[in-house]
Amino acid sequence: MQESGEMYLETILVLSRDRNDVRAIDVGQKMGYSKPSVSRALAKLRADGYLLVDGNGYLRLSDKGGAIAEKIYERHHVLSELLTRIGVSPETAVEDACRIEHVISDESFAAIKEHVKEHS
Amino acid sequence: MQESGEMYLETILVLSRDRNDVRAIDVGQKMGYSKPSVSRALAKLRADGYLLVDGNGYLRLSDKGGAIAEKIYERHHVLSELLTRIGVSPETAVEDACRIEHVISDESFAAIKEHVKEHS
DNA sequence: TATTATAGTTACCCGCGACTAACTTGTCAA
DNA sequence: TTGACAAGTTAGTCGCGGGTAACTATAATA
Repeated sequence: MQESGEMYLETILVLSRDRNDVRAIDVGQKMGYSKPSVSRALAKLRADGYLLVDGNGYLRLSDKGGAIAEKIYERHHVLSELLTRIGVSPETAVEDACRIEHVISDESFAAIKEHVKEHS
Repeated sequence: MQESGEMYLETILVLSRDRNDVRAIDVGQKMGYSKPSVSRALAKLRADGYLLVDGNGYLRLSDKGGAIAEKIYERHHVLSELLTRIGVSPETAVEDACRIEHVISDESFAAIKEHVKEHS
């Protein structure tokens, strides 16, 4: 799983919380990508078993796709919480969390999560 | 400046602290890259004014190249310090610092640096 | 001196992940 | 019924940053 794929899965998860039905076009709009880019990326996610697409083009995360999306989303939440807590502006905190969430190890994230929980 | 270029500059800085003379081959060995990859990357850094190469093939960072290398190296140091402090193993802390150092904003890093200083 | 090893470069290839242009398909309204 | 719009796909391009193979040039050595 590449950083790019994680970002698509996370975006689908977030969109699924607002709207009932999420399509490729919504994902592209949210991420600022063109239709063909989204089409190919989603085709790969589907081929690799992370994503299910029904006959009407509506997207649904598979179990393993959902697990990754939730994992990344939790990282996003905890990291931006940590950054804002030490004085970073909300916009910057979100932007940085969005990049760090894909590159940090499980071990470091667990330590950060614990640290944030202790000091809450 | 891409993440890749920053990594080359940082590596040259670190090598310069040990040995007197640093050549392309040393950079490749340290980073685990092939000679041609290093050759092309360094040629680009030189063309963009980040790196100086003398007649004997010895590398020296320019002012702006050195500034970037120092900046990234400081981030590396502070980030790995932070991670180890909250319980992350030294090896993982260094690996994660190595990735985060390239993607974090100036604002967030300044806040982290301040936080680490306060709690030392 | 001739040979060999080392450093660097050139040429070409690959995967990733964006892009545009153009096509298909399906739906909805004039 | 037809025309237009919206969603998705296919085909082909690009930059980035790795790779190998093969060449050049310089230096050390038999």
